[in-house]
Amino acid sequence: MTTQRQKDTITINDIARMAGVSKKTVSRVINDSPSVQKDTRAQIKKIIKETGFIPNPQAQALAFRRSFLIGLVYDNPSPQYLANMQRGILSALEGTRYQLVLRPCQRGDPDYHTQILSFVQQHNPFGLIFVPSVSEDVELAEKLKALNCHFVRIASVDLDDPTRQIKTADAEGAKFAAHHLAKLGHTRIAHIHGPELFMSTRERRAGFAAGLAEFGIDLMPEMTLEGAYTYDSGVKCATKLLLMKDRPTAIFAGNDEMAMGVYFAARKAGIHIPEDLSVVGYDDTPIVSRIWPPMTSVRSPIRNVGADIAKLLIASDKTEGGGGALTPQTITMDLIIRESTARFRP
Amino acid sequence: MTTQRQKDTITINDIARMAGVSKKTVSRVINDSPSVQKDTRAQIKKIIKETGFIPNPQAQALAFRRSFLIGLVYDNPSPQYLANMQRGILSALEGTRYQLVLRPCQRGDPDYHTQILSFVQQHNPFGLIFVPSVSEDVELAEKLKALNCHFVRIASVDLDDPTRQIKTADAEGAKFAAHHLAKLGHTRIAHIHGPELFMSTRERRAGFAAGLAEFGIDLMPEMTLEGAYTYDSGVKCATKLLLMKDRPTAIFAGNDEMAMGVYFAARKAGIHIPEDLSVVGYDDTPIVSRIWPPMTSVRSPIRNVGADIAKLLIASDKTEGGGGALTPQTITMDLIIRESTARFRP
DNA sequence: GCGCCTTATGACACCGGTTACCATATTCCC
DNA sequence: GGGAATATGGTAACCGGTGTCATAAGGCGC
Repeated sequence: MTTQRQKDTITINDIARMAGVSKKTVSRVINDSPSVQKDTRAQIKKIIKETGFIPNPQAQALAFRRSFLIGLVYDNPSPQYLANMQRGILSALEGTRYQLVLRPCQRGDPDYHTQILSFVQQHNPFGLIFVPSVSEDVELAEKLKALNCHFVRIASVDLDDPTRQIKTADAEGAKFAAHHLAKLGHTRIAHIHGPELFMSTRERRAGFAAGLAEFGIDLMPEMTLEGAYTYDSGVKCATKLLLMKDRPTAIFAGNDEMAMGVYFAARKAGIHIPEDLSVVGYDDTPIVSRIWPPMTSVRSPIRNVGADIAKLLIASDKTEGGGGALTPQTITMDLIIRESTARFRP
Repeated sequence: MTTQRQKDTITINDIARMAGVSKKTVSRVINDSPSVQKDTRAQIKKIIKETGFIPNPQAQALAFRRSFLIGLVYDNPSPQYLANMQRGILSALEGTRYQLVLRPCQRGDPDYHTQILSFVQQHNPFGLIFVPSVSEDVELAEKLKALNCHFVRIASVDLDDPTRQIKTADAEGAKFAAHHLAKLGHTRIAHIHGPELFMSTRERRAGFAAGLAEFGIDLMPEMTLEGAYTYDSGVKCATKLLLMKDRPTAIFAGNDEMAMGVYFAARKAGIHIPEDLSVVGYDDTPIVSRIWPPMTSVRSPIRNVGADIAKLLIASDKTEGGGGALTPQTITMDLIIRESTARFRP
């Protein structure tokens, strides 16, 4: 008849008993409160380390009224983008006590605000990470502020609080693409961009137009078509462009998905890439280097952005709203030149 | 001097007061305990509905010693696979109180067991979902059982507890591929498979060999190469195969990534698909329909599997270990025939 | 009408931490 | 040396739910 008490988890009381102090003192040590004698603190820290004690997250969540969850809020990104983003964030979260939970949403769904807000109210996450295009929703941001919820955002433009965001230099990346095509001698250049709603769309288009303008080239309206950042929309827009009498000799797509659509449309129309048509994508997802011909694309280092944004969020933990030496960051783009672009031959 | 008490969240005490009962009774209603009078229960339910009260997950987690987190444990799947799996799971979790948290791991890392186990011990997730190849780790499963942790698995073979897994008919899918190639008249057929360690690898290879055997065709050892389920390994193996004196006229790759590698190697070698070489992939990731020529591939309905596996896990909630009418499930595969396979021409 | 079993309900301790407040020991100063 | 300021640690209440057990009320057989 042994007392079969499963002493599986070690609690703060155990630590207190071992150190010969009250649990409150242990709590003070855990939370770095002042007013604990130096050697007492050292002693307790030693015991904590030896026993491998970790405070119960649920209990802390209850008492603190905030959990160790970090919500990743995303709208409808490409699988590649999402996977890279997650990897980046997770790498930054490794070794911390934070957990990444997924919060997909449908921007446009009338109660998607409610869904996110109720997640926050119910689960009291430590913070949220917003990726484009939900990151651009100013109204939602305001509501979250009212709830006193930490959040950070990735966006291509400056939002209200630049210390709580990472800016991706989308315009700059598009400008690189423009320069590259202009230098190759192209002048009839088309652009398939994403939905007008997205700021990144407007940034990329503006950057592209500006880049062409530097070479005295106009981005003509009839050569500027709106897609939906999807493969099918890419096919559709490209088909339209390639059927024109004076069809473009180069197409810059707002993302790789649509650029893949351009490949397909060109193939169907019997137009060869890059001999008859140069194509540039955006994002440099792994797939574009595996197709034929390997595609020239603007690389946005998504994974690094993910790691950085997570670090930014975590950093607001210690300072607790104080916002220490956090400087606004901008992520630069590269143009990865492969074999889908070639010199213009009349 | 108003009492500025932020009465932002509504608690079980509020409900109890409104209903004129003790909070314990409310708790009983929430948890569907028996022994609550019918009209009392109805009354309380009505109040709960009206107020929109939702029990605090952290408090419940503390009292129940288990949270509402579901951990998705994965090794190193392709972005496509991961994204589809997540979507499937999330669709099943929508409307429930469960949250999906990501638990990537490195199978092979010496302390990856420890990492997962300590996650379980610290965060007391409701359960875990394992996808291949971690799902095949029998030792880990045993350790989790010792911890009394719910988990479900996706695997291509029967594991110890068939009611806690979804079986993907990998062998069957490979057999379809074999039949298709055999019917097209191919006889010199090669197979690039994944690492020997993975059960899915062995299943697919065995299924493929069996399928060929039905047509009196041998899968020859020198035509059976081991890749790593990566693009680069696909390129490498395919290059080797295509340089053979009697090179194969058809290649079945163990997944789409490697099949993409076959495309590249063929292109480099000046071999045309499908005229000179037929190629079949596995997974039917979206990308294979977007390349040229669109690839024939075995479709595994990953998203549905994700939804099903999540439902399976949630189902073990009510029954609380009892395991009611849960029947083992098998997911069947389809062969999606596109333009990368053609009749053998001598 | 009595005892017994079943059902419905509430009081209270508890999950594992936290904060608010108070009690003591130490130090400092005049 | 006495009194106040300060540093430190303890106690109790609390975060928002749950488990255990006791008790009150109702149904049934005798």
